Amino acid sequence: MQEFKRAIRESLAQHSGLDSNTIKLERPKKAEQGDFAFPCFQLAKERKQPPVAIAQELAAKIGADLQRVEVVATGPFLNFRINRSDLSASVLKQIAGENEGFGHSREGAGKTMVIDFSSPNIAKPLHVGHLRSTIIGAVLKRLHDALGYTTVGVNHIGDWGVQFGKLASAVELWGDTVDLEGDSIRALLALYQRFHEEEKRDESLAERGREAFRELESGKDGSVRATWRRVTELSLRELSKTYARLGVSFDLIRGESFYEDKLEETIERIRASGVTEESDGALIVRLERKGKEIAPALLRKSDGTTLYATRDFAAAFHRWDEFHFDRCLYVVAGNQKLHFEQLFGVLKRMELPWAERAEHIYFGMMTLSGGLKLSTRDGQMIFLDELLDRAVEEALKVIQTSKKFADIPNPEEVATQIGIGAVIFNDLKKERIKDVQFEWDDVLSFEGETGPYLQYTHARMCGILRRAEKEGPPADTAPAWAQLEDASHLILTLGRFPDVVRSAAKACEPSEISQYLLSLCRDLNSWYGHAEHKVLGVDAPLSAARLQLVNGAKVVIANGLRLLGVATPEKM
RNA sequence: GCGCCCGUAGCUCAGCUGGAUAGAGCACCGGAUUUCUAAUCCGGCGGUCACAGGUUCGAGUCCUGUCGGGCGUACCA
Repeated sequence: MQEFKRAIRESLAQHSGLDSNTIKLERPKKAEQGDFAFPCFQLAKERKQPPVAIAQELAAKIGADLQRVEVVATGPFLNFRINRSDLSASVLKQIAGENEGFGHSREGAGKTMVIDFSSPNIAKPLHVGHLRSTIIGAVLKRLHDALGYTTVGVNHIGDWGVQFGKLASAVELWGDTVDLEGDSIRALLALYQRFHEEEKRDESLAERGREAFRELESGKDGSVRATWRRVTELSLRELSKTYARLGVSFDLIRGESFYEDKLEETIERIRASGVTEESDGALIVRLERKGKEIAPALLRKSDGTTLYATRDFAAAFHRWDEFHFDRCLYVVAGNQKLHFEQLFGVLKRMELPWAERAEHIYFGMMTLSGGLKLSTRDGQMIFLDELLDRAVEEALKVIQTSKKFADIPNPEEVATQIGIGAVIFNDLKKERIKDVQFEWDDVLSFEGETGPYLQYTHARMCGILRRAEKEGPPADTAPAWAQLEDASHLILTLGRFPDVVRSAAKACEPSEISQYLLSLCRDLNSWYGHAEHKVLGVDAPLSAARLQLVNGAKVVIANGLRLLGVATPEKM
């Protein structure tokens, strides 16, 4: 399909005087209008001629150039329609040839993307709020992998700070009262909460916590460090189970603690650039936005200790030194915008050439229905594992009540794919900056605009292809490409997939893929729902052509879902 | 107070770097299954694109202001 677009652009450029690279071919609102459109208003202004006249003039000239494309002037618009047979053959042959690779490219070859995502705290359970960074980050990584980038997925674990002194103390005090080895995270959470409770009554506990963290920071390899190490290991073990369920993996799991011995040099590096100053005893960097001063970045507190931001600076420098990235994405909620503005603001004030390469990819907040915030503190929490369990359970119920239950050899496995797919897709459906309200009904709904809807459509295509092996036309039947005219809108959509992948990656917007897949499946189901569009049991060349369409759709849905991290069962 | 983000159908959302008659899902009502999977499809209902100005040949999309909601506002992470 690209070859037709290129030809249209070149001819258009030649006859209009525009640069072929800047010509934007739009998609007409209505399919009947054509495959691509070019509005002539801009040209009309430059040439001081009516757009309708320009459209007519160009239509005649371009029409003479292009044999396989019909060019029609509709008012001020120039509409292009690729010859149906050529369109079908071009798109569907390409998909069949490239298969899993359709949508992939090498355009990012040689470029490195560092993607920081998920980044939970040790010793706290993942709740539904953590889903967003994890899921979105994982999609961004897969998207860039598909485009040939070298990607480095980093999990910047929160494993440092006074709270870990408290936790270590709690483990030392009451560790034997809970099941640390078995249900680690829940046990740690209970200990942490107990510490908070008792701290209110017993002031010595707070001091004990601070003292423990001081020992930790001192680097002394004593009992506190041993406890901290144990807590870290237990937590990571639990976390990795949840990541495995979500199909998410990292290239680098590196806690904040990793930067502990690099904080002094980090502060020195910033101080040496001359941007720092003392204020109320603290070391800060003043920053402004559009000429107005904003909250400064803090490098060191007035008591001499460092803070979270200091470790983020250390991480940024270290990442640059290690990877020399082309882009470094921080997939973190939007409520941290100021923090990243400060982080990047300092890099810019230091005039580091790579400062512009770091980006905060932010997303909306997750709230519970009724506007309640998710937080460990007030107990408003839905554990991620529980959510996944429940989604799988619900999926299993649907499978068991279905008529085709008997045809599914592995219902538990399929229920897992569907339940978890539903949860993931639900998180990727909307534009990422929008806030999401958590509703059980929405997450567990398997009808309408959902992951299972896409999976189901995919499974049906698989079903046809399976059956075609037995009942279909002979393998060497030449497809009657010209007879796919009633599906040309669908074919055009399939041909657009590589553009969608590229655009979603560029904008770091997974919802471009999800929305594309929804609209593709809607069109596909609609086409397929017509009795006259039978794939099998029709004239062999027509059947062969429709099978190519079914295969193309199956491949694109599968490739799209794979990018999103949603499984693609062949039967459901 | 100040800053950032959001505001499209009863609800949840699409609407491509401004372009042709603003589209889906849910809910509600009515249809389709001896059929290549009904987790589907078809039809109906439903809109002053928050409001007011402005820029433009053209604004849901850009600018300004107002209202409403969310988030954030240096020694937490």
